[in-house]
Amino acid sequence: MKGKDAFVNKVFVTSQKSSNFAVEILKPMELAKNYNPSEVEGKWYQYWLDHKLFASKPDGREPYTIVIPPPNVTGVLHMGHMLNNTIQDILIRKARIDGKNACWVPGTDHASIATEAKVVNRLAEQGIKKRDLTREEFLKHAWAWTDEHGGIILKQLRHLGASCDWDRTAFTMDEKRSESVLKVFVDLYKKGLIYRGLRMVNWDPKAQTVLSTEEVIYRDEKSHLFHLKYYVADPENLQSVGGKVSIDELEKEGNVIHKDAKGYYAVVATTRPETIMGDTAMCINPKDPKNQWLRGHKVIVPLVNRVIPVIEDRYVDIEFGTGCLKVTPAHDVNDYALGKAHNLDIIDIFNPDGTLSEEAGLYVGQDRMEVRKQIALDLQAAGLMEKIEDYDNKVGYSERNQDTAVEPRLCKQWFLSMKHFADIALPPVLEGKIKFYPTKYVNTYRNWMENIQDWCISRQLWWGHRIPAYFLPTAEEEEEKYVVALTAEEALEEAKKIPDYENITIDQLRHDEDALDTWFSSWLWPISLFDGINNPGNEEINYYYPTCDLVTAPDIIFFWVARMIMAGEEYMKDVPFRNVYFTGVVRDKLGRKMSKSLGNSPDPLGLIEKYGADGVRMGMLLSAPAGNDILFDEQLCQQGAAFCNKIWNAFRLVQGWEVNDSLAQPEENKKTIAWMEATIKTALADINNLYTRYRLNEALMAAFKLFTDEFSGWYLEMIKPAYQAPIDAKTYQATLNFFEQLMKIVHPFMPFITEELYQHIAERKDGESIMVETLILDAPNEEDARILAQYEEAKQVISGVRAVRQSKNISPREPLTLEVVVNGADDKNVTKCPALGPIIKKMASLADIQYVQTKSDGTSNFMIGTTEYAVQLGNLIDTEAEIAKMKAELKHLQGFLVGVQKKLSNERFVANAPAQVVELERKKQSDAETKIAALTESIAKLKK
RNA sequence: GGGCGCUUAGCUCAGUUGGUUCAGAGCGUCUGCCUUACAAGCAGAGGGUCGGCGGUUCGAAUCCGUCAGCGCCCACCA
Repeated sequence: MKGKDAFVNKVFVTSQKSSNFAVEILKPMELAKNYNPSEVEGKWYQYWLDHKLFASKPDGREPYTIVIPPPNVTGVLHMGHMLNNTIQDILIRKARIDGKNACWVPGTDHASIATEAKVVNRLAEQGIKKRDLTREEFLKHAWAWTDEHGGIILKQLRHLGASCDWDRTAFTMDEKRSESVLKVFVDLYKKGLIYRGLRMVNWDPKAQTVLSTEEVIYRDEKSHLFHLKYYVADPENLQSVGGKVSIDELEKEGNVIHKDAKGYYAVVATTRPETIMGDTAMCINPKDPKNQWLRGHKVIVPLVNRVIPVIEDRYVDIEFGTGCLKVTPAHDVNDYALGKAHNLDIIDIFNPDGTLSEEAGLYVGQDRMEVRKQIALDLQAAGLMEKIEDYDNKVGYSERNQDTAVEPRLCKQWFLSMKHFADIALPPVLEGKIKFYPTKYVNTYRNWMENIQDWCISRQLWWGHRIPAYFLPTAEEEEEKYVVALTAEEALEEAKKIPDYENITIDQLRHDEDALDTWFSSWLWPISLFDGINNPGNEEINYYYPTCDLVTAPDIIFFWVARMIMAGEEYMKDVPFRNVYFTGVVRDKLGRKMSKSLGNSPDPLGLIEKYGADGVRMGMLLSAPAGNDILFDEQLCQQGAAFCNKIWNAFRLVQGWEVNDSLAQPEENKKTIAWMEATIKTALADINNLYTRYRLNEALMAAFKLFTDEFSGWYLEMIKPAYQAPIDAKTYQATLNFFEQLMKIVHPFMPFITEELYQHIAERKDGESIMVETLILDAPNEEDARILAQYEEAKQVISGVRAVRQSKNISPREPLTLEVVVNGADDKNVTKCPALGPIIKKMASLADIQYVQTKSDGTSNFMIGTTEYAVQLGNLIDTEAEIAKMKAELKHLQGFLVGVQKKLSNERFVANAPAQVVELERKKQSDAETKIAALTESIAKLKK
């Protein structure tokens, strides 16, 4: 059984057992005129799942592994995920077609801050406050929420066609991953790489947790620079400063002295007047001539009326404001450093939630942002405000709570020393063991590594991995004591070894309340997914690690990519992946970032419903050159859907042919099949090359053109039998084979339609799938190149005739006669090839091809190379127009010839350029001369 | 303030070490076709002094300098 019979049979077989499918498969002659994705996609996805076609187990094949960048467990699919996961799916499916053992591991991230915030919000809606709950009660709510909303995003990915090995689905807080995280914490602590320290950290007052420096994003903001009056506390001594000089003399020396009815004062410029309650000094630059008069004096903090010293430090920028800086050691990183250097008091005026504390003395309990507005008014009312200027500055916001300004705050946290990790993680990238696409991110990576800061890994959250540290009971003023261990029992053993704690009991140990930064679990992902931390050297980690490609967005290069490389080198002594493909940001077609507030982000599932998953995948990819931002335009999905329809209809054409086994295969079909073979081989080689360079959009475009132009536009039209005439069996079978190969080439991009048609092309057993078929072709050889060139020329002749028709308004079906002007022995012309002549006649609707020394009167002409072709038009010819057209071409050719001759008459060119290049110029010259001669002759003839 | 990248057709982008007949693709545009697979289609056409200026070279979209515009990353000027 072959050809069409196989097809008919297959469809009937399928339709009988398709009762569980949503679709009723149509009878062969009734294939719908248009492709309908919604009738096909769910069916095949279920088929793939039922037959476990996404599953991977270690075997003898080459592994190809991708670990998914785990989306937030309670997240919802957005366009960024669509792009990212489409790319991963393409790579995974391509690996399968190439015969590799492809494994794509899915999972989700617990996303501590974001998820905890969501849970807190939901509880608040129910009137429950987090602080009224115990840790256990809160976690119960959090898990309930996770179970309810978690993993929706993974289900959504199935609509896209994502071929993840779902049985491997992991969660950063599941048992194995949690165990891995704690083990790593303990290990790094024992190695001396984790420490606890009192530092100025970034505090998120809304989430009420500390953040890492990477989690703070700075935004430009229009704000104000407030100029405040700090009156001199001891004006009577002012004139004694720097010797016995008068105010006048001080001013002559360059001092800028402010005075009003209430006395002498310094002006301090600040963007944050609400922090004055924490001021413990004012600082000037010792070299600042404007402020010499303040040396050694004391000033009064406005409103607060605290007397503070004037200190001197070269840190202060003389040019900024008045050169006077207020110093608030508790609430600014630099001020903290100044405070340390000058032994200043530290007054913490904020509560953890960003309201003013008792320490502030004023505005107690009010929010810092409210206080800023109020204190400005109060200062003005009290005459303590010199002026207010507009000012652009940068304000740090929490990456997860983007409406909350981060507050610098002094507190004790856990840190990971990063120097060691930078040392092990930089070389693999610089040496190319890991390749970044695009390469520009190597610079970004290096820059960060070379200026790395220690990583604050503790978070004041409950949703996350609880830090395995246990505090020992200590006296009030005593330094804290703790042990780090996997369990309380182990901690107790450790604690008993400490002098004076031999008799400690487990109840006396206080487990650290804090959780670890989410990224402290994500950085183990490529290892922990294969249980490589808990169970080093197991079969899976040995087989799948290092993974092959990582596909992610560049904004998490530091959060995640860099740290995975660190963990990989530390725990596997090897890189976690070989290639990193950085996707761009998905923007709308106007270039704006997609966001909820702009409402410019389309609903991914809605798009899939509208255009089909294949159409959307193509739409995503068409707009996504590697590494560039994506200007997403829904219209591109339409193009994807149109391509599906094209494939569908090409198949409808082929399956509608009547096959006649006894019919001999025409010579031209045989040749055209050889051409198509060469074309596919060449295109696949090209496409494979594009894949290796991650030029996926170009690979798709190449596949698109291969199918649309070469296969549908040329090949099918060439072998297409006359209306209602049968086709010979050999040509039919070859065509089905091509179709199958083309479906395999297109499959990574468009999995659904290709599977649908693959199942129709020939009889398939239950469980067979295009997904697990391979396509490996030889590289094109010289013979292939020769036949491609031949067909290329034939296509040009056909197009030439068609162009003549178009310009003369002649119907495509009107039979015409083509003359080929041959010079004596020229019998190499394509039209003379026994196979190509008939094809050209068919494709260009020619009645005849004639070989002439001199063309007839009344023809419209064109040239391919140096050969002249003439289409007989009889009295349809417009002599004037024809002459004008040729004259224009002649003029252009003459100009071109002059250029070439100029080059060739340049001695330095002939002497210096490679022989090949000179030779080429000579050929250009002689070709141009030949063409000019032909044109001149034609024009002369027409003018007769 | 440092670092990186970009600027080629109306739009989005290719253009591998400078040289293969006056720079390519997709989309859009224009013209003609409802040709028995597809009008979500077919055929044909038009469209660019490669951001400006200067330099190196026999030869520059490609290399160098400079200016302009755009974008990204890093950084403690209140």
